[in-house]
Amino acid sequence: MIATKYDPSDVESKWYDYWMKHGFFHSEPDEREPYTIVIPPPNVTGVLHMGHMLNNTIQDILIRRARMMGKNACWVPGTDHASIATEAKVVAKLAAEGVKKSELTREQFLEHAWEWTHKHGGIILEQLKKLGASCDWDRTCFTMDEKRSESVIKVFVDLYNKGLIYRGVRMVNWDPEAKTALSDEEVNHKEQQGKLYYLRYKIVSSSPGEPEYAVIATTRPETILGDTAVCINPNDPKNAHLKGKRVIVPIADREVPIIEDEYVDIEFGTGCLKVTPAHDVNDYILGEKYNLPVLDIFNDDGTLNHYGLHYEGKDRFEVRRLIEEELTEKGLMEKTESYENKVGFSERTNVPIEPKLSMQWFLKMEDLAKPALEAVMNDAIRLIPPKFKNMYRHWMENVKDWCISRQLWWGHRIPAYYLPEGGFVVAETEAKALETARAKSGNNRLSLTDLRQDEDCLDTWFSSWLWPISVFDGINEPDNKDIGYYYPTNDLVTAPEIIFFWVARMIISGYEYRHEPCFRNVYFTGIVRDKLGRKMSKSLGNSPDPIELMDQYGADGVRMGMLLTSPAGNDLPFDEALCEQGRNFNNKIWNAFRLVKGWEIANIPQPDSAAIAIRWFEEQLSQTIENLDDLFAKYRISEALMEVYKLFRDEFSSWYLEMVKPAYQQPIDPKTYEATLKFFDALLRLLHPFMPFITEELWQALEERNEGESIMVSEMPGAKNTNKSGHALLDMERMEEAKEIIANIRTIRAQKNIPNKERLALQVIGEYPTDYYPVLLKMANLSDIERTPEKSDGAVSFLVKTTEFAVLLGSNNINATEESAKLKEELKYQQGFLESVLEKLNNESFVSKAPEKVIMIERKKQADAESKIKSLRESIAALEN
RNA sequence: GGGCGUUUAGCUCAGCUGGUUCAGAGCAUCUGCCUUACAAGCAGAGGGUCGGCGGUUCGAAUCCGUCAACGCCCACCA
Repeated sequence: MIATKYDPSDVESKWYDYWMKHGFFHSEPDEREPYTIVIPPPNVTGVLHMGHMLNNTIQDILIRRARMMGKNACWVPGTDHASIATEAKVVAKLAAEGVKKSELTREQFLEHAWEWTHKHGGIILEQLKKLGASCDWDRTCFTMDEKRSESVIKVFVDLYNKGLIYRGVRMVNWDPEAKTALSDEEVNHKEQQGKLYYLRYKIVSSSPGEPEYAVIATTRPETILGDTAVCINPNDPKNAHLKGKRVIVPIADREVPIIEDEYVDIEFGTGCLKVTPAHDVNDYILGEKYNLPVLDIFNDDGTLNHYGLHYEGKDRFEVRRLIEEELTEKGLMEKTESYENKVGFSERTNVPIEPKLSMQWFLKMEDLAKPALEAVMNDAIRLIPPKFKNMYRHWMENVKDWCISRQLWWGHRIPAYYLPEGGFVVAETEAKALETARAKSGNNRLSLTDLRQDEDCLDTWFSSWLWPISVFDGINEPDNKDIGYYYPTNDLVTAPEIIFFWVARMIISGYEYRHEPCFRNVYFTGIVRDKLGRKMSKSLGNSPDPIELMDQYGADGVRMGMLLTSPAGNDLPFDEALCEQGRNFNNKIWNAFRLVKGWEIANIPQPDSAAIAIRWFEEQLSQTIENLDDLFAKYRISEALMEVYKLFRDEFSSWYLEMVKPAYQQPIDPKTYEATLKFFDALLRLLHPFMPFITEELWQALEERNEGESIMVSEMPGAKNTNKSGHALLDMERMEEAKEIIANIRTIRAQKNIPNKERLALQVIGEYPTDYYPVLLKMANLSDIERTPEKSDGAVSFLVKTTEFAVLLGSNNINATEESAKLKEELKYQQGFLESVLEKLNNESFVSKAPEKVIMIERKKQADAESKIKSLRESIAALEN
């Protein structure tokens, strides 16, 4: 006897191994149509979180479905070196061991980093296997493996040669913790409760005895040590007296000019702005405009340097406090106000960003962005849901140059080599660099040791943006077979948070290097949130461990749980109850299987009810398949799952199986059995992309299978090609009607406390064809169906469509008053309904303006209501007799 | 400060170009059932003036305007 509950624990690994053994995940170019997905590469040392679960489940569903639809499906997995995150982890690990990064050479540090990567790398890929991900593991890539690194360097050199990469001093977002520049996208702005300080700058010309001051409002008093001017708006009458004056910067005791520029907001603070070109983007622009000196007062770690005077070596926030005290003591602090402003934080280290001037590498984006913008606007690349198009357009139209250098070691080192006499060359290899350098300097004696390679490495996204091309080695070998076959890829599944970091840039590189879109559709998942609506995160500790969830509910159960409430682009309020629902559904499938496989087959005639059931379910199945195709075409994946769920649970289990099920310990006829197996097989295939493990387990057990057969490479059932015959439609309609009649009888049973075992007689009053009698008899446990002109006394009646049915109960079972009250209520409703219909029909403008079809419908409503009212009246009269 | 989006049952969401698939689905709730596939189940039931107001129309959840709440993205106001 098979267990009554499905146990996924052994089943899952068994079939995953089987799939691997037979190479079902592996793809090679052939004559079939390709279907390609590249995985959004997770951080190499990361572990699986709920976001990955959602994201990869969706990818797996798409890829498995495509495979079963006859496409040559290829899902390329891989990992990302995640330079800042990984370097930070390695630094922390070394620190714990008492080793400072600054004590190591670049080579030594990288050795540690690789060691760390090899130790923790790939864990996440193993976890994906547990989820059932059918990736082509033979193609696993890493953004820092040999081919990918080569691609990155090649692209850098190419873009440099095209004049798109340049080096320059710019104000960048400086992360004092990671000690590197960040791109704008890596900075998150958050509201901060802070203070607005009003500082007094003594006016130089004022008399020492009665000093006059210019009062300046700032949120960052510690930066006064870098002030090189004070700025007012030339149109500001209240500060007009300051024009042309000079002031003394407190503490620094430096004399700086008062300049005038309309940039200054007259209304803000005192209308008087301190200018610190080294530490504020706007001030920097002012500084450039008026040729102000630039005093950088910070070290790379956010402590003050020698410009900080007696604060040298102290942290910026400590200095802020100390300066407030000092200025207060000196009487130079007019007042402070509480103030809320936005402060940028590092995406990676979460420390406040310091705007800092530094030499960085940039990529010019304006021209590159053009084809990429157009592609999305004209739907050559579709964003799903399309609401993201607006966001995308806005960003692309205002795209700024991309700061691509990072002051890190873990990453692709910038292939720029500095010459001893100044200047630099950019080349793919040291040999080429030397060659170019010799040519450039005219010095043939130049050797490699004379050249100094740039210390910086590239932004991680500078490798990920090539991912769809580089995984097929399309940068190094643009004409290779793989890239020709698999590219453009089909679907990308990712989170909206990285639309600019990654998606937009991939599209850009796709057009630059392949002159084609890199994918056709981008499916954006939402954020996985907890029940309180908070984003799931490690720091909050509100995220369940995906592995534990899978142990508890089975991978199939969790996959279903993730998907049940996640339309594209919507956040997913995760609830373990959903996994439970998934697990329960697994059980349902399991038990349906137990039923079917438990039947004895005997050479007996097929009951009419079974024949009807088969005819109906065939149509029902076909119709659901059509719906599914449509839903998948629209990427409404959770709705598609719901559709199969209902098909299996409601239509198949509750209706079809109950209709064909033989009585206890009775055999089943071969025709019905065969048909049922066929349906079961089709249902398993439809379910397979969503729940790969249980469907394989049952499919293998459904019939004799040969080694090497698998549901995952079987064909997805298609809808019947026949145009809807009247016959089939009629079956659907009849069945719906029968279901309603049966439900009514069941309701009466429930209300009257009649046990299911007790057979009842049904009367049909009026028109109802006999075809579905066998179904009614079986499903409602009827002893008889009788056609009568009038229903008997002691029968409870109900209406389906316009036909009245009655269940004979015997007079003691019936409460005439109760029954007639119920009918009267129904009568009242019908009368009201009729009235509203008549009102419409009597409205001349309705009749004259509404289309014929609508009027017909209203007339039909009228007729139906009238007939219902008539029969209700008769029933009430009979009861009250 | 700009732009976008959302608001439909207790919860999560469907409802395309206005009219019987117009008030729906799943979950949750309630009521019966241990009915020999499944109590992790079965059979039923209740529940919403479609965010507010105004307009267009014979007819509005659906179109227009406006207000409100929430969310997201972008932005250099110290």
